[in-house]
Amino acid sequence: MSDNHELPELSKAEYDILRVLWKNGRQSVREVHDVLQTTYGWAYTTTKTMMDRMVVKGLLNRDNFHGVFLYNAEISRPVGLARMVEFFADRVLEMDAGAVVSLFARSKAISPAEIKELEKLLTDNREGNVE
Amino acid sequence: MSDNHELPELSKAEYDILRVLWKNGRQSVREVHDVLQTTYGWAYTTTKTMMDRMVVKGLLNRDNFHGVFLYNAEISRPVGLARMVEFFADRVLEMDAGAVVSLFARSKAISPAEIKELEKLLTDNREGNVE
DNA sequence: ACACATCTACTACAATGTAGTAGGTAAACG
DNA sequence: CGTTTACCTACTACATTGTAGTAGATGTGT
Repeated sequence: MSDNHELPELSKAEYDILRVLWKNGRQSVREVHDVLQTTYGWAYTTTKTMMDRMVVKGLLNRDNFHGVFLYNAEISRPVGLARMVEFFADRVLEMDAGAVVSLFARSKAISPAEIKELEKLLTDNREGNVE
Repeated sequence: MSDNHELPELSKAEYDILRVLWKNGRQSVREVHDVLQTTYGWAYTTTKTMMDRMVVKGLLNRDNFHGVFLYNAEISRPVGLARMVEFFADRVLEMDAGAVVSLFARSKAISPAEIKELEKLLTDNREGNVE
């Protein structure tokens, strides 16, 4: 009970960017941008700004690949999911997060291993961090 | 198919303020503030600023009751829930919103009538607003 | 060498999150 | 009653996030 990594606050936009990276792995701004184009009507530079700021915050990392930057998620999907689930279960559904996690079982979008980790994160966070 | 009220974007903080008003009805900033104190560490003026800006945006209304302003939600709970559920179902759970709504059945925090309305809103929004 | 498409960094402005300051009023108190 | 205390309210301010434009660097075709 000490190195509680403090689940990071994630805005919806940030979460959506992470989602693309979690799904398709290391990518350029252009690639991420094209995917998000349908959801957000963002200009290319908006996606760029978002992603660069996320690098500064430690949510993403990037490295120069032959002249272009490729970005990748610095936090795992279960960590990202945890924050979302926590808020949603607690304040929208107003029920225990467990019930929500069980819903994931029916979603093919998440693996059993990820569910396991998510469950652990939610438990740890509840215990180590009463605040 | 025309007066689609465009479910309003709600930040988590805004949603939490609405939650207090949905639950306890018309209240002063002080009352709302005290409830949120446990969740957010906000200063009183922060809660005040938030609520006043929400009045300007049409999310809340307020009226002077013997020298103090009492605030109330301008949008119904199902409308507020709809946005949250939509995002969560679609992008976090990556499954149909219906599955999530079914979870509400198990939550005593929401009435059957509200669930009905929520379902309707989600359907309408999906149809009327493909965007 | 030049034009065009991209990339990148930098700057900017609106909305949201967060909060301080100042002025008004009512209860409290001697 | 005049002052202090405790709120209230409006107004201002600064950081972060959402959104995007501009300009310089660089690659690529011709």
